[in-house]
Amino acid sequence: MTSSALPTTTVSAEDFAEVAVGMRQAWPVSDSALAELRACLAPCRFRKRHLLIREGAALGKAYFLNRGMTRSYWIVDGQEVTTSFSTEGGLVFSMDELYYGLASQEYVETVEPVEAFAITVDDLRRLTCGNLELTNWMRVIHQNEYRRIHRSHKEQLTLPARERYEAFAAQFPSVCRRARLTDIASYLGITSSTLSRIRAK
Amino acid sequence: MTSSALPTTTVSAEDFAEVAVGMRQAWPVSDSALAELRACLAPCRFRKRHLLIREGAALGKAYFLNRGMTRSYWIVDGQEVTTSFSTEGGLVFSMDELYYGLASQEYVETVEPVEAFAITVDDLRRLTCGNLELTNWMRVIHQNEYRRIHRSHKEQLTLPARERYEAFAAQFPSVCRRARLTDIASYLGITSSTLSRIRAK
DNA sequence: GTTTTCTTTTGCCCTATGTCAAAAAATCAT
DNA sequence: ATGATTTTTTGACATAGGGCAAAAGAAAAC
Repeated sequence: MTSSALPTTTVSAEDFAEVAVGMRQAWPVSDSALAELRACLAPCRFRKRHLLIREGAALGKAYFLNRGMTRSYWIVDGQEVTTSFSTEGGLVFSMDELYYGLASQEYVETVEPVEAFAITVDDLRRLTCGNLELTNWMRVIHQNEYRRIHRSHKEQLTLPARERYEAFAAQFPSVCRRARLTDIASYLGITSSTLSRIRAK
Repeated sequence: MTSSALPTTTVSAEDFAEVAVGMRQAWPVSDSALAELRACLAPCRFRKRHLLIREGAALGKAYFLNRGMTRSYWIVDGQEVTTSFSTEGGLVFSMDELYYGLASQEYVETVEPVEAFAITVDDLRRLTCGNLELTNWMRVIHQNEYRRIHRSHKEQLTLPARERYEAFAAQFPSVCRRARLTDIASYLGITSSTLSRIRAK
């Protein structure tokens, strides 16, 4: 074990259990690989509207979400453009930081109070590039993200605003209830006025 | 070595050299891993407008492109929606087939005469899930695709048609010259009439 | 080289959605 | 609770880009 930073409080196997179950839905990871990962985690909490990742910075952390929701967005000439939401069981990280050693291009903020396990991107990179099981697990994470955005992009190209919203609401009912109208609108590529009118029926 | 099908004609190290160079741009793969991969390849050629992958079918092959270009698309109520182009050095495959054992949801057709190395999806899956170097290499392939579509989606949400076209032309000048106007238009989510007018300046 | 087929261009009109702004409602802080 | 702030709703108007169809041009087939 060569954990490089963080763990001040250790995460118990019990606390980690839920994360483990979630991970195994993506790829069968052995107990020993999970134990290695667990040793690198530190529990943490954040209030609503806290920035976990910010553009132009390399904060060097990633988060396994246990409770709460986050939102990733770009700022494109002053406008926030929401690109994804993550909820319980999700892994929040900046690909730029994790793989390219760059500052993030996106922001990630908590939309609700969040409970999570933090890991340094160095540890996460070491584990997910050096261990076959975890490398495969991480590949599945990327695959899933790819499929989500691929689908979303397809819908963007083929469906009118109302149907995009309906598809979103059907696929992510929980997110749809918990997120602000404004953020959902920017995720769908429409204005909040339009989404408000759509919802008004 | 447990190659499962295909190789009637073996691919020589010389013929494979170009592919190897391309692969190493994504991830440092050792000679031995590359040799294992090479043993599973079969050279092949296709005329223009040949369907390499078709919706609802599991043809069971993936292709390393040496020469020529392909186009991936969905058919959404009768309309073709182009989702990507692949050129020399690219790997063409259906994620549904490769990882989910499903029939493909997309079509991939050759846009030009194509020279490629074919591999069965079974071999590709075995190699890219079972060998740490190749698993990492494949993860980078997914990452890159993810970033492309992420960017493209962002542009879809923030730029007007003309600027999307300009960004596309700047990022993929070769594709922009080689692909039909119609296909580029559908990739950008605009009609061919609109793209024609944009080009007319 | 002619004919056929496929692709691009162009014109005209139309609608989904954007823009801007102000009022109403909800949420937050004290 | 009460006022301050943020978010959502609603209205009036503007426009980018779609739909359709015909003509022009290019490529493929014979």
